[in-house]
Amino acid sequence: MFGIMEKEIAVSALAALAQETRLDVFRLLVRSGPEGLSPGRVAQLLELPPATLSFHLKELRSAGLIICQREGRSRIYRPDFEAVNRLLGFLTESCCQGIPAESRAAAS
Amino acid sequence: MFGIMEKEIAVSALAALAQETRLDVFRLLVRSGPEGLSPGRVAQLLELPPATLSFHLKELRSAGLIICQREGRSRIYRPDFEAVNRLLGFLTESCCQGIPAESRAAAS
DNA sequence: TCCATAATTCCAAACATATCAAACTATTAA
DNA sequence: TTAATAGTTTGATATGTTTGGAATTATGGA
Repeated sequence: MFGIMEKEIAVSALAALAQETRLDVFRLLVRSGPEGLSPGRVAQLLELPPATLSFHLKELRSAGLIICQREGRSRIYRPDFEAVNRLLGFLTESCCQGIPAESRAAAS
Repeated sequence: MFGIMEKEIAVSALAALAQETRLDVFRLLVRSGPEGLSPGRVAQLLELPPATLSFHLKELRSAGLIICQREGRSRIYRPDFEAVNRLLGFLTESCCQGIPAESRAAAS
């Protein structure tokens, strides 16, 4: 499953998550599960101005980490879980040689 | 083992890896294993000007991803494997709810 | 001491990102 | 239609990052 990610794609996924607001948005979407959330709801929960949120959603989307779908007058954003898994695969493969994981699986 | 990483620390680790040159440097150090490499050798292998490399090593170091040690007139940089593992733990925990891993373990 | 080597720090230019008000687009309802 | 709602795009400003030459620091020989 989950093929290995290209370095270029990994860099853009890392960059997308390497920003506090964006990481907050992404984690919120992850917590909200496959139902996803509308920008309005995200803006409300994280107290972000719409333009700012829209900018960050676009970044996450062009990094391939989230998916968007129209829903009437609104939209629904959801995490792309496979993309995160590919990123984890990339990091595990290319940044962990020597010391493998164990401990990481099934925490919290 | 490997406790869970603070969000702030995760952001700085992600940012450190979210840059192509820096990711190259880091992966090279990972490949070189626990013996590590001197900046001179890294500069040679990746064809980077010393000032540029030094800047990136400093970034990786302040993100806690690599460790430095003097060795005569030279220095040795090594990855901090536990830090990478903490990052992986953070991502697995906070960005993967709903779909767990399997496939990621022991790839390549 | 004086020179060579190894690397870092300084600095300034070039480039990229983040923020958010205001203008815009798309959809639904009256 | 017109108005209201939900989001996005535009654009200006502010802030931060990357780059690499030149100056600097630190160590080890001759």
